Amino acid sequence: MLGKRQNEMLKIIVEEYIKTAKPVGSKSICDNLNCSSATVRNEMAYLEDIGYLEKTHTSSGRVPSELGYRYYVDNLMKPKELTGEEVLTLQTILSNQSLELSDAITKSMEIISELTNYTSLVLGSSISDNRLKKVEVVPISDNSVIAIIITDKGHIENKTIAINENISVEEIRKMVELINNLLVGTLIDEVNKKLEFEIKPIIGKYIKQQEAIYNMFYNAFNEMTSKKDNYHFSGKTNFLKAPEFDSADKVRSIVDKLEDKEVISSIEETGSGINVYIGDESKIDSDVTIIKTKYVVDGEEGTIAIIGPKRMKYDKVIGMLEYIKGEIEK
Amino acid sequence: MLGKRQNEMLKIIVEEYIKTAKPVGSKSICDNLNCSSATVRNEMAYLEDIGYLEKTHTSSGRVPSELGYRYYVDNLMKPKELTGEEVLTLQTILSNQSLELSDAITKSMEIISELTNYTSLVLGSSISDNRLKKVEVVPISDNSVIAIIITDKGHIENKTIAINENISVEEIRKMVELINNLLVGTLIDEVNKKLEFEIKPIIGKYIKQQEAIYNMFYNAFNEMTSKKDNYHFSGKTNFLKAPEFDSADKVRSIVDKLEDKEVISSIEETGSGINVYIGDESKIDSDVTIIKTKYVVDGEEGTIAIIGPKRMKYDKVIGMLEYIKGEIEK
DNA sequence: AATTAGCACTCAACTATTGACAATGCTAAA
DNA sequence: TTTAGCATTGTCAATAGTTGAGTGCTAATT
Repeated sequence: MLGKRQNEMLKIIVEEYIKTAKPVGSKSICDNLNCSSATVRNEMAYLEDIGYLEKTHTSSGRVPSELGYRYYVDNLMKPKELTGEEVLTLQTILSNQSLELSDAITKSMEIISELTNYTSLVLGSSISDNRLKKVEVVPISDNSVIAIIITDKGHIENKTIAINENISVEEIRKMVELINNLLVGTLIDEVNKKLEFEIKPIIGKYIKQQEAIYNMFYNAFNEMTSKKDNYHFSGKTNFLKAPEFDSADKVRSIVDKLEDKEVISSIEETGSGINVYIGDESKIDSDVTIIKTKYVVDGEEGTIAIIGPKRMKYDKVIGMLEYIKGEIEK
Repeated sequence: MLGKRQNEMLKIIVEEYIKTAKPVGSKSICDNLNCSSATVRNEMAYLEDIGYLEKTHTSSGRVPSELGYRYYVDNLMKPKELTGEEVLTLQTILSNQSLELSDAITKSMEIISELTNYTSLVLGSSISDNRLKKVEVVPISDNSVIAIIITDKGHIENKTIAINENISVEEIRKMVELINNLLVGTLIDEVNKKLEFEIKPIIGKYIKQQEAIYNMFYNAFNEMTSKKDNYHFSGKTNFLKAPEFDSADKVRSIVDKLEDKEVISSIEETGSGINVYIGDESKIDSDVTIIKTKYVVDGEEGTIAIIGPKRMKYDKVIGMLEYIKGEIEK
């Protein structure tokens, strides 16, 4: 544990660096601590020894290390309350009765992205642990129907599918009935396997255009369940304007990762509370921090996250996420 | 019109530059033209005079100007046929019966993005000139329904909406009936205006929870019709790996534009045929080219586009777009 | 009239070299 | 324990010199 002055000093250095992005020298902070630059240097050397600060080169000022940020977040920083104006803006969205919850969350996170100038992400939970509750089909026109899948946890996916002229609505209805009788309760991920091994062998008895109808459903399920697009970014490139992202390679590499569905779904938070992943821990880039939290509302889960530079206004962002999490969970 | 050798030369220079990204010097191409570097220099000076070539500095090799690319595309280049393998890959997608057309297009453009290493974009036409054909509502659970809008041109939009406990399905049904009686044929963009001025004043007679139901539909229409998200990118950052995108600012600025819905919807092509927008004409960046074409299939329109560096393999890309356009329009 | 060889010239790109500066670490005194 | 002082270190920006690829132009050649 650090002494009082050391705590104070680390806090000042981290916050100064967050503000200016420049290494912090001993002189610039002696006023705040009522001591000479030499004293500051001695303390700085100690903080560097124990791994909380780093130098960019032998004669440079100090920069917080990942450990330093961690200590700052865990011990020195207090989440910042939102301003009245911010609360107001968010309330108009959150209290809109006719917005579906997930839309309200997405909209609020859009606002937060604007307020902070970082990137926000809303990530619906993967539906792979959901079970099939019901399938419905709504005929739309002569050659298309909408298939709707409903899961036990309240997920609804729907997809318009084209139908081939020699398929009758009646036959589709029969297929739906079969599925609803035999596959309800199946894990979403396994529906297609069962479709293949349990339904396919027997549909010949009930349905003429077996092959076509089978394929139609198989494809529709495939698309709906493999659809990992269950996320929504806002301000995707906001934070890249920070000076640490000054090389084209770095920008490309980060943008690439944020385009990659694998990477995005790995952002899903499983722990509780608000979690901070600093630098390499973010799995995006050593200069990136992700702050995220899981929310649970009547069985429906999701992750909300803010992505920004490691040099992020932790207090502000954590404050906002706490607020949003609180609001949506009640 | 240029002479034979000048044509040949411009072609060589453009193609060489496309391959290497380095300004082309006189020496490097005299072999191809069977003449000395001095002769090449004379001709080059002429091509520069008439605006087809440029120098990056007084003693550098030549680089095609925008006009030069244009001349190349219009007069010197021949669209390249696809390889057998490429045709095969695309056919498996395009001939899949149970894929809705728009999905098939999206998938083929994904493939093309991979084959070319550029970015592909499928942009559904804006639905603002569509007219309302029918509204349907499917109850899903106790507190949600799916609203489906169908337009005269075959567009289908659907959205899950939350319902407030004191709204009965019966009342929603009445509202739908009202809409279907009074608003069919209205331009999508004007539906909400009519909803407000023609439906709202009279629903009191038929429906108890007027306010709530009205809001519910108003919001749903809003979301569905203002949804400009009717596009699909693939390989969004592919082409940014080219050496001309070497500054962080440039990369950011382009990525920003590709995130901007305004910019994207402005990519919609209105002309016929395959059109090439070189450099500044692309409206994205002076180093970017967009090649695009409109497709029309039973009244449904859309744009497919390839976005890449100005130094793009025009022959390959145009060949591919011609192929795809031909396939989907038949 | 078209082509070419030859030469002077230009500019970007690279490599040192330098001085100013902002920090540092360390020592010795307060 | 704190501080003043000083040698030391590495960055940054400016300057200068070198090289090489490429040009334009002129005069000779075909």
